[in-house]
Amino acid sequence: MTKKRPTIDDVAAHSGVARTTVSRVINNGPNVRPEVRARVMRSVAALDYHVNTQARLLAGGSTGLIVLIHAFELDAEPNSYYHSGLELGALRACAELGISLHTRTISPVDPDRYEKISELITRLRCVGMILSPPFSDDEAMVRRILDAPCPLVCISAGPRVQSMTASVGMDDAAAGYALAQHILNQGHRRIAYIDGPEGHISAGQRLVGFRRCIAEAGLPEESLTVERGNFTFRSGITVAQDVLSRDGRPSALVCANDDMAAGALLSAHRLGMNIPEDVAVAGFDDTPVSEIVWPPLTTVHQPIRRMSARAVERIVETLNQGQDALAPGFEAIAFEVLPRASTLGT
Amino acid sequence: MTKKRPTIDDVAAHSGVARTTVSRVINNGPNVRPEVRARVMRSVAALDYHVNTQARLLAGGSTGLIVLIHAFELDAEPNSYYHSGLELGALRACAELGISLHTRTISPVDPDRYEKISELITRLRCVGMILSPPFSDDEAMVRRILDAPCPLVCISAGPRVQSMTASVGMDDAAAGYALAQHILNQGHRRIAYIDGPEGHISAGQRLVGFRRCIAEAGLPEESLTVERGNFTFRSGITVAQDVLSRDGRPSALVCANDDMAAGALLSAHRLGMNIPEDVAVAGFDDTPVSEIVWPPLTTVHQPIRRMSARAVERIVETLNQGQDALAPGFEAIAFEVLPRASTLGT
DNA sequence: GTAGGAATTGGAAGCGCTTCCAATTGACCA
DNA sequence: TGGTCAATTGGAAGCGCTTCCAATTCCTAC
Repeated sequence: MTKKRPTIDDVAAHSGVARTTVSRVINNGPNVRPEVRARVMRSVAALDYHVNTQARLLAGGSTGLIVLIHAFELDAEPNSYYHSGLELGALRACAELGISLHTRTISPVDPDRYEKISELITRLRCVGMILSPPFSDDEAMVRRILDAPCPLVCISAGPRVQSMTASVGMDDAAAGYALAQHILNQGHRRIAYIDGPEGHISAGQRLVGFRRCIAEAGLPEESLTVERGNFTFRSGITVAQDVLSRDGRPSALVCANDDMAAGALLSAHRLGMNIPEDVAVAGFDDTPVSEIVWPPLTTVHQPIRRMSARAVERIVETLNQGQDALAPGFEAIAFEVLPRASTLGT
Repeated sequence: MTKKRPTIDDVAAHSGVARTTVSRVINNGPNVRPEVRARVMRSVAALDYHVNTQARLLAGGSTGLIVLIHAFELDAEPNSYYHSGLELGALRACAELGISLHTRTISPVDPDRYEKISELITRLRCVGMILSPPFSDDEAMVRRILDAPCPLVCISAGPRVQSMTASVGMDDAAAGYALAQHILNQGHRRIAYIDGPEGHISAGQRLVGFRRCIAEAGLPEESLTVERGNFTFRSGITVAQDVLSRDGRPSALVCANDDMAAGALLSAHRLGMNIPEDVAVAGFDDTPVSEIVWPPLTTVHQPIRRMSARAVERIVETLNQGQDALAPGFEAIAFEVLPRASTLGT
């Protein structure tokens, strides 16, 4: 019937060494002569051997469990797309690696949240943890996890946390810069920007990059007006309504996320404006809504799934190297500006 | 430190039987006296024992793998929301059960698709398979999988496939009926309906139910006009544009999915109509877009994640009972009509 | 040369579970 | 009462891997 998958013993026999040695090689352990290592690797390739993760975890006494922590916020950003995207990416990566993921939700205002985290770590005996915003900027939480100790990767961490543990994310400042470039290339010189909620790391960085590009282009300070929204569709509607109906209205309106940009589009329509002729609109994130509006929205693709997948991979890489903590450092995942009709015309 | 999790041997010791017997009990195997079974179960509860899935799969020689098959369609419905929802639901259920999921994409027009399926089954040695539309109505494909033999659950299967294997989904006809009821309750008597692509099972059933409700309400045939769209936002725009600008336009416009309804909303705005005063609009699915439009869209929540989660659970239940095929039969997952401002007014 | 220590390798004991097979028990019939 | 067969129970061998520990080999330094 179906040929059985080769086992570690098959590899051992094929390369004439003991099972132990093969184990050392595939876990890149020490104390193997380079030539033996090479020989074993050749056997692995020849037999198309893949370790059986189930057996590995069982023998190693590991749970092979990674926990992803999301913030549960009663009101705030309707970010289920963001969160499910992260979860899906992480889950796929785990499936690929043969390990498992548990997703937990904790309230960012729960006074017991630190206790809960600690309890989670000891009870679940997970091999690693992933924190999504806004927890990825909660120093006390990070400290707690690191002290457990438990390997930790943060998604879109703030600068302070970036120096404490590994983090992955999109380079928001660069994304802001790139989108500004696109807007300037379209000839706009009076630009309005609707920022996200105060203190939001990514939103802040996007604006920083956006500003820098405009400054570098030599445009005067007053070319850019910045308003504050809160990432919701409704805030996009009201803020844009306001911005677009005052004197000296901008020729381009950029929003810190797609939901607000969708709201801005609506307000522009209501004011009888044509897009992008009367006002160009752009957002960030590339959520599904950006294609289900009219005209299709220019935006910056944020690789949510890749981000969480990398987080999982980095934890596993670290573990495979026998380390029990990740080196601090930010890993940027490539973004992409997607110019669509809302800034391009027909 | 952390107390170790109890093993099967702990349970055996606690209830004074052999490990084998405990194994029989937890796998509800035959040949255990009721009193012994009860005693073991009591020990399981007392020790809070949970089987170690890794060990179970390893010993049982099973891959513990379920494969989810999606159709990859170059053009067609931009249904990534639907597909990721299914995947996420299935992935979560698998995580819960300690098994793994692989997602594969196959083209519905690939002439080799049947071969590929068979090869997948033998190579991956999966313990079960889940088919999403439109494969869930592809009799030949279903036959092929069943003959492998491989346990199979179909998502939103058509009537013929429903008699071949197990399927789960929303009762689309009932959903159509319920939405029609809501529309009629709002007093509408001239209704237009934008159907989905021809041959689409769910779309068809939604309309069937919708029609039935209207007929049962005793409304004349001509109260309902039906047009055909293809599920895309753009088709919603154009068809609605057409419907809303002709004589005797409807007071309510229902679309077979949210994307088309979003398009309809846009066309209504363009024509200077107020919603829902001039025309009420409703959709199906409760995708994220339904809340990121103005006004928020009345829709029917389709429990995508629950559907795939149930599919996974049913496969595992079947396996646990030692059977190797699922009994044919449709399992309906509860839907919910979500009345929002697009039909309710302010 | 040779002792001593480091670097390499192999042996063997499990990890927690299923399952084959043998042993025991019970029930039924002649 | 003895024999037969089915129902129940237990023993033990692995599943494919890691890891502790002992054995072997290879270099040094003296």
